[in-house]
Amino acid sequence: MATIYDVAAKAGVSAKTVSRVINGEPNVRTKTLEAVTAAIAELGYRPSTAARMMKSQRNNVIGFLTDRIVTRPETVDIARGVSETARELGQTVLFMTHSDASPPLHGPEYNSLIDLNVDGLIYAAHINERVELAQTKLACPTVLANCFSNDAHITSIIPDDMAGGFLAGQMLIDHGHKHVAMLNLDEKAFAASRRAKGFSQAFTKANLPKPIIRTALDERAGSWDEHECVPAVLDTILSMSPRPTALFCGNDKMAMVVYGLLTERGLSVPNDISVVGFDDYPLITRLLRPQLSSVAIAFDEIGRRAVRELMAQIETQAQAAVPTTHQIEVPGTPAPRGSIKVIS
Amino acid sequence: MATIYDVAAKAGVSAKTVSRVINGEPNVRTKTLEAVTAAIAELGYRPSTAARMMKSQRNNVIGFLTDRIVTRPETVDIARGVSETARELGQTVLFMTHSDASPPLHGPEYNSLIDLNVDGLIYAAHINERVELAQTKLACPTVLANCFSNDAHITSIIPDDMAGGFLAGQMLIDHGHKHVAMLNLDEKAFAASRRAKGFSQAFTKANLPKPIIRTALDERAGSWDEHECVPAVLDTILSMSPRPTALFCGNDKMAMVVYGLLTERGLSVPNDISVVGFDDYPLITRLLRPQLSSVAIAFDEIGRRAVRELMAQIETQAQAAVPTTHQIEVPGTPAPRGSIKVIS
DNA sequence: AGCGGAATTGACATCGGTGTCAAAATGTCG
DNA sequence: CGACATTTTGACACCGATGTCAATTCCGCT
Repeated sequence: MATIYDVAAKAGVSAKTVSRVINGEPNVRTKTLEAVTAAIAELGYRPSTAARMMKSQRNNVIGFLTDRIVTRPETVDIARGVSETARELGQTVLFMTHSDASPPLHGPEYNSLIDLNVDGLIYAAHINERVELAQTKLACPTVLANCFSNDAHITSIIPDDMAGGFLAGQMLIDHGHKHVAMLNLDEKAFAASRRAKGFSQAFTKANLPKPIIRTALDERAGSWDEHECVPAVLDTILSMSPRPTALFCGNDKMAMVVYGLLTERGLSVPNDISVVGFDDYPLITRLLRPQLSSVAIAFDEIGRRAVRELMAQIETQAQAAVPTTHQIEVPGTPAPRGSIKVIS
Repeated sequence: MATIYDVAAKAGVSAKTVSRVINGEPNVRTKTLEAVTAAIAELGYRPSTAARMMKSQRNNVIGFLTDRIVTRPETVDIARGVSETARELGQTVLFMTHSDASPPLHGPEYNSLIDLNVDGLIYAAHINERVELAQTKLACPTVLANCFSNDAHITSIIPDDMAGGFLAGQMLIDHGHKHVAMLNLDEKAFAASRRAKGFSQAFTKANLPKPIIRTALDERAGSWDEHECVPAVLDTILSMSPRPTALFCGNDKMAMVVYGLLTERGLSVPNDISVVGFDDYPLITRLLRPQLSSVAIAFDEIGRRAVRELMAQIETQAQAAVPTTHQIEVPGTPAPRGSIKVIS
């Protein structure tokens, strides 16, 4: 691999002058610039990042740590946003999955990243929950994505689940629904309770009766058994009189199961009952028939913001300023589709 | 950040001795070792990777480049396998998504990775297809995952779609099905044609009539419109007499759409007709009712293999030996579930 | 104690860039 | 043309680690 000295020799100038050209510094005569540029092209020269890093003390590398379950669309989308934005900002991303044996910002993976001198770190969780940080002082600037911390000093970017729930409610209200129900996930989960709260608020604000909200599935219990938990709760709700005209499901997966159950019970969506999901997993919302209405959270945007916040933090840290602390909420977008019937 | 010199000063030894301790070199007196270790701990010293890289020319870093669509479960699983195996082998992974403006192993992302002195590179595609490599000589050892190349010198790890199709057929045969049909993806796509071929072979081998195979969806045309393309082909098949007892769908997404269409047509799975998918996306296979039978491809295993092959290649390259070339096929696993009826 | 050989240790150069600062080249103007 | 300002250039040190090789220390043994 050609070095800066090879280029300098070939162009008949000093290494420093080559350095000037590479970095676009002013005060280089046009003729010199051309000679150097030609030499660079001819030798296929690329500056060594290692050597650059050594001087600048900056790596332009940020670490991205996710909890074990990267298969989740949430973390994948965050990763995509991080990856793309990092590229735009000239940063490189070091990905690492965190084994769940150790607390969020500990463990061997965390140390690997620190060892590799990342300038900063993004920790993304697959579920919007509070994470407990054991240590007070972190080894490098850190931003949390899709989770937040008890420590007020740490910036976090989270989805606005409450606003999302509100949007779901608003979608139904806009279609004329007045008497609706929600099949919620575990109420103790932060995200679930916020979605329910927002959903409820939409109706309060519209001077409509509060929706019926029931916990149908405890996702945190670890079982994916929508099929076991949902039917009983669904039947309870369906047997109410008057029967709700719409069901808001805590997430798309549950909505998908509900579709099947409704069909079994001889009810059709949306003629007999409307359904709304949450998350907007394309695999589900677009393939179900009728297509499922949902609320999309822009997880890639969460990733993008996380990178931008992190970079800002890295900059200010370099200037020894106190970083401003935030908890940024990224709003969702309603995606109304065929699963909602208009009620007049 | 403390440097090796700080540690040396504190321990009252030379920098070189500290270097010896860090790298576990022999011939360091116990007492010296203890002093140095203590100093390292006290100062919280971590060697600078930048400086190390500069000398060693080896980073223990491998690059992972995927085509733009990382949202696909395939690439995500590959990424997971890569990430985990790399960790086991003491390597770090640099992830990067490839914009599809440029050919597979070109473009700014590729160059970034090379610039960062990755020891080797894994390129993963979201669909098992041939990739055209513009340049003959690659900048570093490279392994392809879920795609292969016209260039015989490049190792690639791909799913065995033909064997997978065979397994799907075998599952049906094992359940007593003799007269079946396949709704295939675009025949021109490599993976699709292989799946169909394997499927067909299973019946030939069992001395059964060849299955009916129809192209129902051209995924490469870009449209996700299963709803537009599938119904007509499905109806053609359903109206045949005798009606096939089972349908093998080219992937799970199509199978999911087929479920809906069958319900609309008053046919129940599996009593009226059995259905098998391909890919085993948990979001689909586990949530549908009855659960969808499918064929799982161990994409994480593809990632694992890719890392191992790459490391082997990096090693042999260091010894200036000619790397052996492979095309490794990873088999699938049948996942029979409630969607297949036993025919006696 | 004195000696030889092995075990430890350190001085110094080096990797490939960039910052500093002084030297050299160029330009301007009376 | 000469004095002086300004632009352009290069010599050199340095970033933080490690390889080389020579210097030093240690050890057992006569």
